[in-house]
Amino acid sequence: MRPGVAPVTAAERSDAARNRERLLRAARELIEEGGVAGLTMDRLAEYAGVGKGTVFRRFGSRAGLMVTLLNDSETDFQSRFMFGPPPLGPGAPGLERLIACGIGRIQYVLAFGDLVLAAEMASRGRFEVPAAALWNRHIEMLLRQEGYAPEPGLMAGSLAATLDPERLLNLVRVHGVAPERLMASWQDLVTRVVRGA
Amino acid sequence: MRPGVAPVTAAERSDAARNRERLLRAARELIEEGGVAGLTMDRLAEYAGVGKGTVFRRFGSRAGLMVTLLNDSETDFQSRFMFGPPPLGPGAPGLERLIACGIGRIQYVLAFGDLVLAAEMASRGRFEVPAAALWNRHIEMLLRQEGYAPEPGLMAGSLAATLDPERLLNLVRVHGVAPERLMASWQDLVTRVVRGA
DNA sequence: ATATTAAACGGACCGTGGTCCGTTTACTCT
DNA sequence: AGAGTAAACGGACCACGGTCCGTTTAATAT
Repeated sequence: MRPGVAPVTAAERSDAARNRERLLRAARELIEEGGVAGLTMDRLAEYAGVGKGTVFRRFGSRAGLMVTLLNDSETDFQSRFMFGPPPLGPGAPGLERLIACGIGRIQYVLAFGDLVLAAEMASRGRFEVPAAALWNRHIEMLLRQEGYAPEPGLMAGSLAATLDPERLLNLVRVHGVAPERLMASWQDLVTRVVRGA
Repeated sequence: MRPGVAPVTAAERSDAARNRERLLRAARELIEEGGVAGLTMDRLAEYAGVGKGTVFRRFGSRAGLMVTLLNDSETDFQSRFMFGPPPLGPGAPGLERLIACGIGRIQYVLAFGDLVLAAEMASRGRFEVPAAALWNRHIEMLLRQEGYAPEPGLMAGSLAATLDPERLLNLVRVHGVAPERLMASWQDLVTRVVRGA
């Protein structure tokens, strides 16, 4: 290896970079005109003028592609509740942050709907996805901060399960439940869980 | 229509009945030797000596087949908490029944694992399945009985989401969490939700 | 017994996500 | 510039769940 900036990972080959660009562009266009359900891996490959193998080499799976597509908004969302202003970010009491981050999550899920859904069914269950793990840890941390003692990890998981995208979308889209009611119910839930100890 | 016992639905044709029998038997055998994952619709059809179309005519989908396979135990489970002895059945206070039925559900899910999982992904989401609806109603009823006022329907859904089979199985099988801890966490959750009002 | 008919049947067919492997191509080293 | 190499490429291929539709068959009416 010659002197200079040592790349953390091997530099991406130029053709690979070009194709990744093309694929993401193509994916967004296909979704725009046919919805997430209309995006199949075959179509994407053809539309982007690329072999099917290339698509899977890049993203691993359909879910992986969806994760990549969501990456920007996901990162943005995460940094909002980790470094942003209260009540979402640090500075507010735990309970308030808990309430705020549930509400934020509900808004996020409703905004990106099917994309989140499709991204969730990644390989090996939807629980090993890094974003989900981070989310759990965050809730756990807030629970601890509020003095919740018995098994904060498990309770965090339970609370997170409550915000399962498929459930939220089903309630809103199929049963016509207003998002505000979901947020109120979340607030009630976490308040009761945290209250007194 | 000639006199006699009027069949509620048109009587099942003899060949249909025979094939249903054969298919269920074959399905159980295939699962026994290859697990739920090893049961594909093609294999089932071939193994039962029946056309593929017949399989789908009977059960509608793979999930439908799983539901049928679970039917007995499911019915049994349901009648236990609807008509059985306390604390699961009627007669005990709402909170105790809530705790007991969560524990029962956890045991049920852990016992039938992949079968429940496969049965869940029925058409149009896993929330319209009759069994799920009944389950929600039951929890809602118990919440009401304990005097939980704000949106018992939504809260019941949240609590039910907490017992999502995929989550439970993931915790136990991948992370090695002991079932007792899950039950304790459930007990803590519902107790806090119901407590005071 | 025979005719009629609605239901059940079977398996070819389709679209999907995902894999495999022989071929091509962008970099690097001399 | 030329050779060598690891990576990227592409598309044929696979298994799966699910559909379609021409054919067979069990039940009934005559």
